[in-house]
Amino acid sequence: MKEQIKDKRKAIMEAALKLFTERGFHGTSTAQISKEAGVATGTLFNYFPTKEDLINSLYFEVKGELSRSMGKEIEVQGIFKDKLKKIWSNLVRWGIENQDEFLFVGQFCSSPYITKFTRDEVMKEYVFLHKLVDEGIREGEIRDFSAELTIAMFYQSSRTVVNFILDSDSSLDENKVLEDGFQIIWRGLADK
Amino acid sequence: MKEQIKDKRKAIMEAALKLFTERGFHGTSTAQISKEAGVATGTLFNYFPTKEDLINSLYFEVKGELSRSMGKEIEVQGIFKDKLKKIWSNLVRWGIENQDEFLFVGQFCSSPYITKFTRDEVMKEYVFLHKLVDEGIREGEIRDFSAELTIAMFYQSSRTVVNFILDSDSSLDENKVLEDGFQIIWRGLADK
DNA sequence: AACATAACTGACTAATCAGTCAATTATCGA
DNA sequence: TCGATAATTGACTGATTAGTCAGTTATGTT
Repeated sequence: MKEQIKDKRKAIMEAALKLFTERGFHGTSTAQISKEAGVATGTLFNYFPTKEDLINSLYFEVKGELSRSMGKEIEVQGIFKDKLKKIWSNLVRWGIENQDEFLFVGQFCSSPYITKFTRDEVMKEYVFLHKLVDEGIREGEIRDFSAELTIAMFYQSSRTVVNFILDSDSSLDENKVLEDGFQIIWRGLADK
Repeated sequence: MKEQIKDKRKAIMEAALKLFTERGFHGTSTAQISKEAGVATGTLFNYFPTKEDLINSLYFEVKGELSRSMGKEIEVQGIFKDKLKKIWSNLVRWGIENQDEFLFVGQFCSSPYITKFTRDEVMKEYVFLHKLVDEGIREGEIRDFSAELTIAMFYQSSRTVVNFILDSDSSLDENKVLEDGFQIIWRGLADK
């Protein structure tokens, strides 16, 4: 059953995501994941040959969602700064609305699990952003630093703001931080 | 023997640091750490009652080194931008020169190990930076965003640059990246 | 209904885990 | 040199680990 398959598989991934962010990768056993997902231990290994396979599948899946969210509602004809701001806001909002996924990505990226291969593989999903940055540099919208450095600073600034919002108490004005955060990175990169 | 004690303790911490960055926290067993350090398994538990204790001690130790490096060679009478640049360069250089420590901190901070208490505790070591930022805002050197957000963006930008340098091939002009990186964060924060 | 196939189960295993502790060794002052 | 104390050892334990597999159940086709 196509439906059934998807259900169990999804249940396992959701359980894993939740537990990984709660207890870390090695801190979570496959038995715990199976239990949380409501399946037998054997079932987990039907879908993912090894635990490492599960972690990597989860990472690719989550990164896919992130990069899809990132590109949403971009006006192709809009001005450069607005496009960049939309992408940046998309990144931040995704992080706030998908805490577990956000934390999981952070954990994975600073863990020894990630290889240069995986990093490069994921970078392919950012072609869109890369092109935009190249365009921005060519058109004199942003300064002529290395595109890779520019992207890294841009992306990490969004993560910093998400972490800042997640860590702070709820009295914080989220929209203010979002505005301020973008201003900082925009003024840093903009050529004017 | 004071010397002996320090030696074994230090050997354990160094071994742990190395293996943690190679294989993660749970991916490294206390037996492996003991072996790498050249001591018996029991000895490890003389110095650190539990594995978690070892991880936390290591974190505080490393963070201490970092915050000490951060403040080095700051000219008290210098102009604000130079002081900030010196701190930023110190952070980046420390990361490049202490890769294992740098990666360990990153791993710890994005792991479920870290509690709000630990984060706050470590923040106390940044009083110096906090004061400087407050001063910068008061004197109109940098813009009036929340000091916490400013510090987070400042600190994370240095980490981004270190990661960028560590990930790239050796042909990269390190000093250029260092200059560019600081320019980005400075222009982002500066009030002019 | 009858069959084939795919999905699922959970008891099981060999390996490994963090942590213990009784025995041993090194270091010290007197 | 002796006796006390502190540091160190590694075999050991009960719990837990990732992963297996023979058997069971559910599903789709004819």
